[in-house]
Amino acid sequence: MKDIKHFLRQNSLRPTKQRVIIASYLFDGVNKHVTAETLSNKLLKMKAGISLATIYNTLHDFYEKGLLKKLMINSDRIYFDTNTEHHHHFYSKKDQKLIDINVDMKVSGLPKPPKNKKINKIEVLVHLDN
Amino acid sequence: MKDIKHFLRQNSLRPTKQRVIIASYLFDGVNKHVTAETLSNKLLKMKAGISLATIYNTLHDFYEKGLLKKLMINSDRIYFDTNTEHHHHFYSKKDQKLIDINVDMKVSGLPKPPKNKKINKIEVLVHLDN
DNA sequence: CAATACATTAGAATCGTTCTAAACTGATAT
DNA sequence: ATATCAGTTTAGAACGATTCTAATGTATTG
Repeated sequence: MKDIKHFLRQNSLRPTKQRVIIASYLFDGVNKHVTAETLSNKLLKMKAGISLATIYNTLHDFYEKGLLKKLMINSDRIYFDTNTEHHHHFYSKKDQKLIDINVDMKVSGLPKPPKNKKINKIEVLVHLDN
Repeated sequence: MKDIKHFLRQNSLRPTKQRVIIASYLFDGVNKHVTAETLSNKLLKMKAGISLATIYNTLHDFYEKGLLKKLMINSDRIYFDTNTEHHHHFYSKKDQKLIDINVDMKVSGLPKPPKNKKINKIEVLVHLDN
């Protein structure tokens, strides 16, 4: 509790009631993949009614501070990942579920990037049966 | 022209005026990445005013028949790819541009998929500087 | 060439997300 | 403590991509 406030302050984020609740859920030590909607539902279950606008604001604030990663998985909605380390994912479209791949993977045979462009990062998405 | 109508019929698609125009643009031999909006703009420039609803319908019809691939690149809009072979991409967020990677790449070090799941396909997205 | 099943269309509806502007609250200085 | 003020929350409006609706049009079949 004290440490979450401290954690937010360390990241130049005022520890408001709402941000403390959201941060303590997101950063409880278990990596998560959330959308605004799934987070809102989870918070409702925890009896913390936080407006959708605040949820969007907070996810973006955390993202801006590098506390969350944005995932481009699906054109329907934006996914945020609490694991900001470079890593890859399994994705099950059927279950709309993401699973972290935390082992080291290598991609070989990569061609040269186009002129004047540098490779920033390589993202591997492993699609599971439908 | 004759062959495009034939091509559409072969794919159980009635060769309407609009579908012929869109197909002859999309499948002219040069692979393309389009969104409903970029396709609409291109068609307007070609003086072919086709309603947005038809563009969406047609893209989805072509997708259903396996003539287009859907790319999950970005949560803002849906990208369709005329290259339906298994391949990978460079992506420049800054330019909002995709570039095909047609060489063979290998991903090594992949962990086992979760129980009862099979790997369907592996997609590699190479992000270019910002 | 009539019948009909399928397509196209404008505009309305939908849905995720962002914006607005008014009310609120944490930090700071007094 | 308290007033001040910048930063935050919120409901609801607005937005933009996409889908739906239902009326009109057209390719196919007999």
